Amino acid sequence: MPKPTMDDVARRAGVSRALVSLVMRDSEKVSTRSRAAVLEAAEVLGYRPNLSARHLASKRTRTFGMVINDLHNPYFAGVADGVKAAADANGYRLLLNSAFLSDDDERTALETFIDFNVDGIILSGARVSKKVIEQTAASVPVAVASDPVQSSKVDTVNNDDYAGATLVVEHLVELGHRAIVHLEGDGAGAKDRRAGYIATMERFGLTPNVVPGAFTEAGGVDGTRTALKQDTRFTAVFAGNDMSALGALDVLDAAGLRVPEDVSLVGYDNTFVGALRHIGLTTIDQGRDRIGRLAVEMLIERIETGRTRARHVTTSPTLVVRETTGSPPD
Amino acid sequence: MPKPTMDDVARRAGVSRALVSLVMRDSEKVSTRSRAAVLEAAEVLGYRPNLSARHLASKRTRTFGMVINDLHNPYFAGVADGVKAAADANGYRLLLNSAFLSDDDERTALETFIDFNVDGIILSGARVSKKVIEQTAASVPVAVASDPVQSSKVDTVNNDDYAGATLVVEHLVELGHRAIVHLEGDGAGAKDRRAGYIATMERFGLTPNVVPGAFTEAGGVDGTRTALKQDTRFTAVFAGNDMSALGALDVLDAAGLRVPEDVSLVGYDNTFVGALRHIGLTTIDQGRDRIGRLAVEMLIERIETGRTRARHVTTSPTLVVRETTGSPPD
DNA sequence: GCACCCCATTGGAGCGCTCCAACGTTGAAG
DNA sequence: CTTCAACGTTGGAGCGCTCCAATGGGGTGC
Repeated sequence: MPKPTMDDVARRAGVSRALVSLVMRDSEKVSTRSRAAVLEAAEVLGYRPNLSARHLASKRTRTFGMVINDLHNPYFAGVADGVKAAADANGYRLLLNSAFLSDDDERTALETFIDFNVDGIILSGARVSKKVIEQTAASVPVAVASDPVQSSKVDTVNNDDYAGATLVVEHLVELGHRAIVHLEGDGAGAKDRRAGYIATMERFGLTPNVVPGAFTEAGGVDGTRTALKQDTRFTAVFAGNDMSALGALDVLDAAGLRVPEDVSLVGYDNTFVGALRHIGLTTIDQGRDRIGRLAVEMLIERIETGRTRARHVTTSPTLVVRETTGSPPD
Repeated sequence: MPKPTMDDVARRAGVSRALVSLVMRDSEKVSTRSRAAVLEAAEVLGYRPNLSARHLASKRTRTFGMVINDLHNPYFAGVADGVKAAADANGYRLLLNSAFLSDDDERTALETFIDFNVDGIILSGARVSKKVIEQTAASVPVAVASDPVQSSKVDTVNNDDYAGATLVVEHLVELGHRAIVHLEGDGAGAKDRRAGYIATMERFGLTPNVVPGAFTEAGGVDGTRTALKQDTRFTAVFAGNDMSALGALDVLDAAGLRVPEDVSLVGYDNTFVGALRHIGLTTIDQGRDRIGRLAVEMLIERIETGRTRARHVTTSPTLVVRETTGSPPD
């Protein structure tokens, strides 16, 4: 049995195809009688509008596409939750795709979305170049989440990482720490976290100590080892993100340093891993959900108002205190 | 500048629209000369075929849709990697969606895929009822990964959890354990893991001890507390999955029991969390990647051969030994 | 009772593509 | 030189829908 079409529904309801089309699009200029007849016929036949035909004729899909940088990183799942909620609230459907940690795959994902005629794209943690992003933005509105791309073509939503780093340092200083090391990250946000750390340390008259690293567990391991080899002693570690904090935890353990009795440790991102009781990491919450939500709202506003000038929004971080921070040893 | 269409390309290349269509579809019945002319014209105009129009006319999209149960669970990212690899290898594109832990959203995701005319759907960790799955399978081929749905309408790929549980018990017995508790899970796979555990325990002449729980950290906490309250002592815990193992770890810590010196601990799923050095969980790897790959291959085979009879495939688990298992105390 | 307007409803054109039957060319076979 | 098959190429029909101009059938006002 071939799928029923609009004509089938029209015939069964005793009306024209155009009328069925109006009903399917929730037009208000349809009499209650005909609407009921059409809906009934559609129900009986199990009719579902063919999206391809609809798009071909109308150019709109009421669907957003979201590209997730890395499916394995729990951070993005949180952003996706926000995107989903906002899309739902505004009557848009959502389609996802992953960059699978590859530039090529991310480009393919973007092309697929364009080919499927999505009305807008949310790019979470972009890998591709600014050029590719702008190229994409030429055919469909794009909002970039969690990546401070400076472009006049796309909207962006970012957490205020400078402020987040400030919160971390303030928390540690309040506990009595004065020797605080920062394990620098290597991706989006790393620069601002570093800058916020340095500025706040100086504000308190303390000497910043930045060690290079990466936003991975291995990066945390390397960075902490480097810090331990330095002459300067420290009583607290501010890791670039949660993953590198986990690496730091391991090295501190191995060095016989207890957390937080001997050394306090802070991460960044508030992923569920840090929240595990066995770990209990003090960290910064970026409000992932809110970031996703804002990205969608900007997209919708751009579509509905026809705005072309890019908007850049910043969200505020919050500190989540758990068991890895405490007073420094005497 | 409106998007160029096939007609524009045809005009510029000095050929007919039908010929352009053939070139775009890589037909071999086109002369090298015309092909070059068409490709050149397409390149210059920046032409991209309109998928909606293509689908409307051809009924095929060469795209698969994958529904992921829970974006937050790292297990599914692994399955997605396999799906992606197999889709790539066979020239199919991939579209993702999440069930966002809700039956309704999962249904919406399935409908969206049907509306976008995907050629097949991979359902990873289904939440919806068998009925909904079969309904979906009526309009498009469906393969279910990691969920032992018994249906004659859809293909399934599952890890042999019975065998996985057997591996766990054998490993522990080999180390010298005789009192092994199993924290039962509550989702897909739980039953088989329990059955494998019981059978293997009995094979070694040992008494099974199953404690109810759930596939979450909290489930592991509760289960372990229950086990500690029992009269029977144990020297090893076999948790239903990695998450519940993390909960168990926490309770054992709190009870002053060292892992693995006093109690050995085994998880299931080999998620990256268990792999963190700070945790080092011995666990079972289901071969997530392979599961995803097989699901896609079955889908393709079904599409290309027109097979209608469902196939059910099982993969073999492997044991991953890390630091949470060792010999029991004397 | 006539003119008018408003409303729900309709037929048709067209979105950009695929697919098919049919076409003209070419070259080998007889 | 004719015949025919093979090949590259073409126009047209049609996929299922949206959108628009046009239609007809009441009311309403005078």
